[in-house]
Amino acid sequence: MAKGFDTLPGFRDFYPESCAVRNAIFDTWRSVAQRYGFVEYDGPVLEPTGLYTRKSGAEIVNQLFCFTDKGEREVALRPELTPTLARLAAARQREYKKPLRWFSIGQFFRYEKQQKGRTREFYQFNCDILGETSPAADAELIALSIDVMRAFGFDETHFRIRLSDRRVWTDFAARAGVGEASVGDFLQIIDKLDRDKPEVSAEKLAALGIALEDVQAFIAAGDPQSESLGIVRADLAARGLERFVEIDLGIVRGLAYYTGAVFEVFDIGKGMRAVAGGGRYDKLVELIGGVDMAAAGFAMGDVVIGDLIRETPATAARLDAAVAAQSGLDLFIIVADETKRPEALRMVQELRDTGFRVASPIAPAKVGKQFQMAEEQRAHIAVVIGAEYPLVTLKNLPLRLETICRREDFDAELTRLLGGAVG
RNA sequence: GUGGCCGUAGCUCAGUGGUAGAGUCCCAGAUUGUGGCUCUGGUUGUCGCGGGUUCGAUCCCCGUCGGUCACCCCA
Repeated sequence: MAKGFDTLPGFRDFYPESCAVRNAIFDTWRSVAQRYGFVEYDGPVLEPTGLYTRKSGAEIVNQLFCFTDKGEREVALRPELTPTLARLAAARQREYKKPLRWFSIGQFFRYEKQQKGRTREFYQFNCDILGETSPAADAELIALSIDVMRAFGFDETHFRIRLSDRRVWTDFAARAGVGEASVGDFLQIIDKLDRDKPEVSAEKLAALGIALEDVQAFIAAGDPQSESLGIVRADLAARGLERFVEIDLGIVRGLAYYTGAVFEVFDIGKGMRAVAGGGRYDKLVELIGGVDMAAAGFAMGDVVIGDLIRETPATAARLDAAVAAQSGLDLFIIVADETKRPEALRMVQELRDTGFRVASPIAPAKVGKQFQMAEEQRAHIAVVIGAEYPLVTLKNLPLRLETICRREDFDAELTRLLGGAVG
């Protein structure tokens, strides 16, 4: 690597092996979302910087890939999809019946120092329900996230949904006499409860007139008597999914825009960062697009889920199987006699037109070498075209069984071979 | 932004104050019409970069860049 260019820090190359893994993850995301009747959308990768600073404050710029374009516009590579979604939904909200059930798979960028589970570029699966205030929408999203995990092969021994509701804490703050302006600070303290030392948390809470013991007791009680949480839990219980969910009032999520239920997906035993997270954000569409529309959603990145899949034997095997199913050849045409190459090419073309996955050596090679190629590309059947043409040889590579037939009988013979193998 | 560890062949890594090795991968042959094995042969390194100490540095020292893990943050 003396010369040339490396990938930028935190960016990844996707060679065929890892690209196949990535696509298998995408396939799972997409199929589960579609199973829930969600429709796919996407937006620009580059947006006005203001779209992101508007809701979160200017300090967010530090973690943005942003620059001034040739038209003197301040632009940023998207760090998340929700603001874009809010704009889209607001702009054409009259064209779609509510509630909207939308999902997206796209690439995002955050200028952060990379570490395990976090890169500067990543793919994210976003699912949102807009125009529905009922907690049933939150439950639907949580169920979707659970089913995505199950589709990867995880079960209740591998992960848990930690569910909370910000209103539980905003009510708590109101009862404690915390001013409107300080509620955000209060939520930040709760969010950091597990990470900060108790003395630090106690000191911060004292500034708001709250005792740490009261907060701890409230969390320990575990049953916040929240109407919306009760509905969500009952909904999930009716689906038979309650075993995946636990109430954890320590979940607040860092984002300022959440207004109600919030949840995160955590692995059990590996101690990774959250696999997915989301919640209700009923004011954001109004803020971005000027249209009052309730909304809730969650996102799952490809990095943490990818790590978790690879580090869990059952899901790793499942992923490998999915990748294998997407690759490989039906047929490999061996050109044993170069003078018959035109006949071989004709056959390759016809088989491809039929829809088979077919490859053949581009350059002349020894027959043994060609069989190796067929093997490496995991072809099911090798076809030898040689001097004896129009007699052709078909060989089932996994079974090492060889048959010979005339060219005009090839289709029938192939059907017979595939039929026997496929069942 | 802060700190720990790391940086030697495409990959995984050994190694020594006297300008470097193994395995693997890749390529070719054994095997000029039959495949995952085996055997043989072969290519590649400015030992991350810059400076310092030294007769001499891949090795010691400083800096820097990159990687990794943790903290901060996490949309």
